[in-house]
Amino acid sequence: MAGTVTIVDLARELKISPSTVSRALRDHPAIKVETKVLVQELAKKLGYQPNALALSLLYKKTNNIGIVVPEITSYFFSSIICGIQDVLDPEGQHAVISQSNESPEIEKKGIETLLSSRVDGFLISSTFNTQDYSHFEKLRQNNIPVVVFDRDCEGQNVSKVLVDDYNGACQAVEHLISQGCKRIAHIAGPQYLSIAEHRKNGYLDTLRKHNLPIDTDLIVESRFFQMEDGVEPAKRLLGLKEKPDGLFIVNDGIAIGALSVLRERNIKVPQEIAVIGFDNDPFSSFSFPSLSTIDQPTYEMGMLAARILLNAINSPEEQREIRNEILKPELIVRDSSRRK
Amino acid sequence: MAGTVTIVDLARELKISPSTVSRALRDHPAIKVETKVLVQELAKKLGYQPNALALSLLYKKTNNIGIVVPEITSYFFSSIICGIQDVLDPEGQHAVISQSNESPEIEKKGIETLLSSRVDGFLISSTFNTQDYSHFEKLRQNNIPVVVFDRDCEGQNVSKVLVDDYNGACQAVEHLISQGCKRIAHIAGPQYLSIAEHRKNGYLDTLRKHNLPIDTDLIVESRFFQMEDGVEPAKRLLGLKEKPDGLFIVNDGIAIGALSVLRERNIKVPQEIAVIGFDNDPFSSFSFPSLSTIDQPTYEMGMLAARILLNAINSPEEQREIRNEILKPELIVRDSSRRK
DNA sequence: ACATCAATTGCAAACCTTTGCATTAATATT
DNA sequence: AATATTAATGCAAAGGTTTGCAATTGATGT
Repeated sequence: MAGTVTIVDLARELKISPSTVSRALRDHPAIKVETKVLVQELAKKLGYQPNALALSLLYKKTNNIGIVVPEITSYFFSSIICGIQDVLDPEGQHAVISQSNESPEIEKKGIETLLSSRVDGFLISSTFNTQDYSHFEKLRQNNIPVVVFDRDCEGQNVSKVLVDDYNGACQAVEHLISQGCKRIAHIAGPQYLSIAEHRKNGYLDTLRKHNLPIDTDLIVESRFFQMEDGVEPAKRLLGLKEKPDGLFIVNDGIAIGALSVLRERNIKVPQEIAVIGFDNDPFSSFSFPSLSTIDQPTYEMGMLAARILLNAINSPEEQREIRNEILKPELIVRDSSRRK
Repeated sequence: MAGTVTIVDLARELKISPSTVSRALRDHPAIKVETKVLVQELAKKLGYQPNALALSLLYKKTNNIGIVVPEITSYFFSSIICGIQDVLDPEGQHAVISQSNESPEIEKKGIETLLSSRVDGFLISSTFNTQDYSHFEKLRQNNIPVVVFDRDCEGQNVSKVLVDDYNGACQAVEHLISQGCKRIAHIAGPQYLSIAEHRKNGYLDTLRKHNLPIDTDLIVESRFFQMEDGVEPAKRLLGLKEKPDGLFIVNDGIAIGALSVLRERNIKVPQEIAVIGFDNDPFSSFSFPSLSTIDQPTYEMGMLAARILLNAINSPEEQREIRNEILKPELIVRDSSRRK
């Protein structure tokens, strides 16, 4: 391991006590200037590095933060992580990342091993299958600060940083309606996942608001959130007798998959079907046609979640407040839906 | 912090010594069976969790691995990290991730803070600007195992897991030639980056091999590796009097940007210009037209690098061997280059 | 009844650092 | 010269765990 030279080594070399060395290094006023200089020079010469482990043990603080996400390969989560890291780094905190791959068991186990490795706090975005939150209970018992982001875990009394998915969906559907769409389909995400449910509700309510009929044939659920998961649902919608003229898709990945089907079948986008996604993934502006979407402030979400967590960690337990932040998404209009 | 109940608590409760508790928990043969049962039951009841910090201090081993990458938002690096984690997790090792954002200073600082937080080893993919490897020197001095992946750091005597970029480029250009291209352009990456250089060399050598002229006008360097970085180079190439009929692009991201320019100018791909990228990013099979590319075994690269590192960590210092692995990339033909 | 032995358990040091309190040495005060 | 004061340093405990060695206990053998 690194930094084999310890305070005791310095002390022995200078024939003084370790406590004096410690104080000299931390510039304690009770230490004679000459001693300080002596110690600090030797420390530099020998490349002394304080043993973070010993400090962690002493202060009961590891400066490690556990990040639990479904996956890191999507731009969505990786950019959240960027936001988190950009807050953690300057504070000398380290990001320890655990992926659940959308498996509740792996998520649970990941949290447990992070817990036993003594992280100071957790930033969690749950699996969309997670129903049982007993592992959260354990964190509360141990008084470990937790901030949940993006994916809500209902009923859990923890700080949350979420995006107003309902509102985003409303914006998306309003936009399609404004472009003249009368028969708007929706490729929805797995419905046990709250964000997917909220987006669907936004879709439904906006149709209702405009007195458009709700046709359950026009709502198709996707398996996951990858591009290939858009293919089947798109084919299903195109197989309908009465085709849709607008399509709101739960995320950009699936939308890209769906677009490929529309292209294949020579359906003109946006003339025949106007399409809008959700997430503002980088590739959405380079797809063909470029994809209208709802931008989520992922980077900001990561930063905010991290700030709230650090705040909780640095506050005495009794005065930690539960915070509940909802960020606003933003409509981005591109070629896939622009008819005018 | 978690697990407030310690071995000493158990000992006090049972009126025995901490050492006995410790041994009972680890099933030491010298401990009476009844004592073991007593201890283990109480431990379970009170939810005892060994303090990983104390163990780390004792064994000089944190079970943390430092991962240093330029960025995590690209599929390329994030899928490497997946491979790494899938090896680390079962071994009870944790991934601590540091991003350099292609800045050598941040990289250096990241390595230093990871070092002082006592990670057991490093998995590093350097910034493409990194020239000064003095921070590597420090790791060697401290006898910390390092495995470098994807991006070579020439001259450094460390284990490496790289991809045969030269070979991949040769495959790509051979393929374009086989499709009848005579005038093949190359959008290259920043040339101080070894992988970009190797890919360019593969391009050049393959042209030479087939007695095709080398025209420096046909070689344009991109700024970074993002989609938008493909726009300028593509425009430059299309501005030439004699346009290329084939285009080999240093990575898929840039290729997507370039494709958008070709589309805009109504250039038929692959008929007028056949295009091939590099990386096999997931969106490349959903772009329009779908993008031919060179697949890199990113997940495998991550796994292999992690395995080599764990191996080194678990070996006595004197018998750690330097390993040098070169993985083979694979040609994937899609619509952007398929003429026959 | 005494020595020997095995079976259990406990002590203390080690890993490294910080910090309240005690100690020492040196100076200032009367 | 004796006492009070200040400056500088050291001691020891604490944080949680492991482990070599010593100590205790009870039993066995003669």
